[in-house]
Amino acid sequence: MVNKLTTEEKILQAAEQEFIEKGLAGARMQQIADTAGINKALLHYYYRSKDKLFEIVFKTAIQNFLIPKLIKILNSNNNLEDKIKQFVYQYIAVIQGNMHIPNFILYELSINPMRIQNVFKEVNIDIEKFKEQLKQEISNKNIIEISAEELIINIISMCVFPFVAKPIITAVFYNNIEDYEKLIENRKTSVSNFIINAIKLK
Amino acid sequence: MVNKLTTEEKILQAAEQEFIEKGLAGARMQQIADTAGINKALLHYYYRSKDKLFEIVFKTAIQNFLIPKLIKILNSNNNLEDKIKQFVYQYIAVIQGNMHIPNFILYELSINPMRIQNVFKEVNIDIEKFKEQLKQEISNKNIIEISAEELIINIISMCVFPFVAKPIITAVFYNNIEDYEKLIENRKTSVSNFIINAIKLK
DNA sequence: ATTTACATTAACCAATTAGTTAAACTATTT
DNA sequence: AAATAGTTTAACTAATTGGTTAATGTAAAT
Repeated sequence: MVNKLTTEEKILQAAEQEFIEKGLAGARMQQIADTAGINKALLHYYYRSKDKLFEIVFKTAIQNFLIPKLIKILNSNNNLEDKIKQFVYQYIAVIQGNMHIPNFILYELSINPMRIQNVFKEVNIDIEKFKEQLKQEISNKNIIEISAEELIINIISMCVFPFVAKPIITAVFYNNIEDYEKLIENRKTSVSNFIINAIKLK
Repeated sequence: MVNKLTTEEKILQAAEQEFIEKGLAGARMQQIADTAGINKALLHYYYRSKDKLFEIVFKTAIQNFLIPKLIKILNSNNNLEDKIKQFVYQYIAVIQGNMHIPNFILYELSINPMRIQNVFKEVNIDIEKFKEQLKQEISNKNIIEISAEELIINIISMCVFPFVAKPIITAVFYNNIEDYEKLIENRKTSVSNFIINAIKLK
């Protein structure tokens, strides 16, 4: 098992950690260098500036957040209920493993929304098939009338927000971290049930 | 109409703007002083340090975000549907008027979750009445089984997240800001309809 | 009017920051 | 082996930052 990262890779790893933890404004190049175990001048040798280094880390983070394979779920041939269940389950599971990334991305985008444009040249977000399916379900009177966009926004809202708002939710509703974590674990299924019931015609 | 703010008030206004726009790490005391039209030394004279100034701004922001009158709606004598409609409508309207505050609060809390404890000593969040009402509705077989906490989390998720994720939503789903704003305006009613349908038994 | 209290100023300070530089080191090519 | 290319280092730089200080100005109390 080869354990030898290149200097560039060491820098990227350390930078990701520091930027996600402290944000662009709070991150320090010397800290990144210390974490990577290298001399700070190398950061500029390889990446030229703090902002350029940040852009690379940010782009990688946001591409992972959008997660092409979740788009794949939406566009698969499965029925709508299964899709929603899979999407919710997997999305929550992925964020569980990267709990600080949503806050990082959403905040840095709120500070500088233009950053998203560099990313979108390279990510293909095409949900036409899902849209068609939804239209069909509506037309067949199987579900309420709702746009694909709004349904996805609702789903993502309920998947992501409890992570983004963890300190508030923990402080307001739960006395300890274990209850919070139980809530999150349950939401892998409760969110999809909620959504499926929400779109059901009654 | 008296237009004369005290120096303290000028500082607080300028600080709020700068902290919300740039965050604690990115905000600059000199900028706050410039915006307030005062000498920078006054920031320390009146508020002692950057962090103390931030704490005051932060506490005010988070108390407004939690909005006691929305708790009041939850605990009022209205029926459940009306409560949900009122809550959603008013919450979205309030955030529309302070669009950058959720990101600010959620991010700063993610960086330093302990900050919430100073706030919670002073805000009374008591939703017992709402909980009882929900229990009754469940017991009467009027709605699905769901905890008050989880219902509120779902509601807040769908109210807040589209603001927090504005740049992503705009870039992915809408070509222009007008469509995004139309979406938000519609959600004052579409979110509550979605929620009400979601908890409705078949 | 004088004294005391409070508010404000301009200059200053030590530490930190992102970035630069020239020399030294290591790897590759001739 | 020498020359060239690429990598790394330690020291340095100018600017910025949060905070301090002593003097001055203003308001309030005596």
